[in-house]
Amino acid sequence: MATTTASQRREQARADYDAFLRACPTNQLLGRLSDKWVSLVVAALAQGPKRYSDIGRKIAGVSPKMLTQTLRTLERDGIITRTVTPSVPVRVDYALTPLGTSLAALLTAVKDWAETHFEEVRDARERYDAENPA
Amino acid sequence: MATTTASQRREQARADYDAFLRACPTNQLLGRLSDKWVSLVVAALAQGPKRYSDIGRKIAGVSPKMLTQTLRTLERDGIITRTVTPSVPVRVDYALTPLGTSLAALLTAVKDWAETHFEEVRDARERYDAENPA
DNA sequence: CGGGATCCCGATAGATACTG
DNA sequence: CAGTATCTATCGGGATCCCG
Repeated sequence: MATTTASQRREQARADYDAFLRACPTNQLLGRLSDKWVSLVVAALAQGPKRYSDIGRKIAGVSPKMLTQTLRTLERDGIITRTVTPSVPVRVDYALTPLGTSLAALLTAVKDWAETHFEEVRDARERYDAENPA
Repeated sequence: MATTTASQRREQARADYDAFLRACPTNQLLGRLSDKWVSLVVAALAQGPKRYSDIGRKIAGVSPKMLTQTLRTLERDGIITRTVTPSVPVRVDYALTPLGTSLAALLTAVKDWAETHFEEVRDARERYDAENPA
């Protein structure tokens, strides 16, 4: 009894922690931004509304599945709007909402940080790699 | 001939695109932040230097492997420092570098955005889910 | 205490093929 | 044109064991 191993305790801790993280807005947002395609789609639409295949062409390496999936979640979160024009053939336009625009601004802030400090990171890596031979 | 199928073209496109993305600082940073534990570690260390197991306790759901892995990449990128005190038993302290502190500031900006707009996102989701029955 | 090495599993990105 | 459905391969993440 009391075979409370470290992993068991950690498992319990993770359960609590996961619940906490899921409730945390910041973490949810980070999860969104982390999604490989989200930032690219937002960046593409920041230049103006686009059609489905225009986005696909702009991003150039995405499969239809991932593009649709990404667009759906962004639509659900109120980041973009989806407008269907029932012509022949069908025409679907995507555009940023005001919320999406403010997200794009945040993305720009991240971009600025990355560009500002990129050299520091690069130098740090070279130093680290030099000191730690494989 | 000219059996250039859509998937083949996309494959080529992805090769180019991947190279482009890897060279893009912004994307690299997003890749870092996207890492589930990075933001948590940075946040933990933002309150001051900590020992390995202190961080582990603070984060509470992380496995030793992921913690070490996360700390290593952050050290390599010059975000944190690792200080070994060869006492018995060994003591290892981690702390944010100036670069790490500025990253923490960026993280705060993200956090602010998330908290500011969280309700909008929540409302948008509820609306979407109501309009799109499973 | 701090961490490396190894095996394993579930999630998920992506290819392919089909539909309205 | 704008998707959807299915299947598969990959891989991050975790458990476990062991070393300095």
